Amino acid sequence: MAVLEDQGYRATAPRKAIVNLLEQKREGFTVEALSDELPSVGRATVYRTVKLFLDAGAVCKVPMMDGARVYSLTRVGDRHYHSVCVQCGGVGEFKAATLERLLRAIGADIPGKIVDHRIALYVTCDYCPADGGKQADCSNPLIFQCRGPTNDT
Amino acid sequence: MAVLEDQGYRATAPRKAIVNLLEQKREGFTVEALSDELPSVGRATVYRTVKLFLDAGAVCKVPMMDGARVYSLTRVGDRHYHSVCVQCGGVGEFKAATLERLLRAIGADIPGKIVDHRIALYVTCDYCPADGGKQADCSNPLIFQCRGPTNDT
DNA sequence: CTAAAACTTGATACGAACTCTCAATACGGG
DNA sequence: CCCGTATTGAGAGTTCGTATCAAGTTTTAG
Repeated sequence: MAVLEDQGYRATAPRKAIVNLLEQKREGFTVEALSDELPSVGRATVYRTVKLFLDAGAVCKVPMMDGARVYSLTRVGDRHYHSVCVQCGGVGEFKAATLERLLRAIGADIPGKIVDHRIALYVTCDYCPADGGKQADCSNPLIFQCRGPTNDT
Repeated sequence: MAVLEDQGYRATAPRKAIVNLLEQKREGFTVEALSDELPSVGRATVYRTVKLFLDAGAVCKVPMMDGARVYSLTRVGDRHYHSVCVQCGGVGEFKAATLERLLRAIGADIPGKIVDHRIALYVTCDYCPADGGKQADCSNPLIFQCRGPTNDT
């Protein structure tokens, strides 16, 4: 919410309700689903508010393996990548300096100048049943550090 | 086309027309645009045919920076990544063994088991005007090798 | 060659995910 | 308290894509 007020937006009741709901979601969600859970708030308002958060960087648009896109509250503030559990839909965030470094190096081999990049990992998280069933309330941690191959503590 | 026949699909006139058009496209395209260029072929058929190619791996679904998805003819047969020029929309393909290796290593730091991943680089290609204008027929090469940081020629 | 079976097509309906418009309402500063 | 601006909600419209289904085409068996 603060992130909106910082940009001069008002903290209205509909917005607060949306933020509230948003903060509880561990899985990626669609705006449509969000709207269904908030019958008191107009659909357009939900879309608008999520967009505000998106532009402010407080939520991310995360691609599922099948190409569908869901939204996810940003947990780590700055640049990060997403890991998505293909079973429970849990969206994790991780940072990986090694990865960024490598991408910069790859930039040298590519004709052109890299201006941005997008990376998503699809996983089966440790907390989902091995049989492929869907875990309702998965307790997979949402944030993790990745050191990469050279464990430079 | 061969890729379809190999799977027991017929080489019909509509399909041939679609393949023809497809092979000329250097930029990512939407099925809708494709369909517009083929008024003689029904929209549903264009969607169906592109889907067949998608499933066969002959075209890829490529995410644009804004989240929109376009399709692109596969040039290198197997696993590859995409670089998309944000100016001309040209879609390049590259392979990067170093990157794959690194991702496997990162897998060890992530709770869960990586089952797949998706990477896209957004670039301004060398053949687009520097002023940000749109290049109509960009001659950016479409396939390149990436060695990564250690140039192990 | 012919007829049944299988495949393919196109029109259209449908659906999800958004965006746009616009009148009505709520806020907030003066 | 009043006015201008921000915000909202209802609903229409758009884009991308799938489902349905009758009609046409091909293949294959006989």
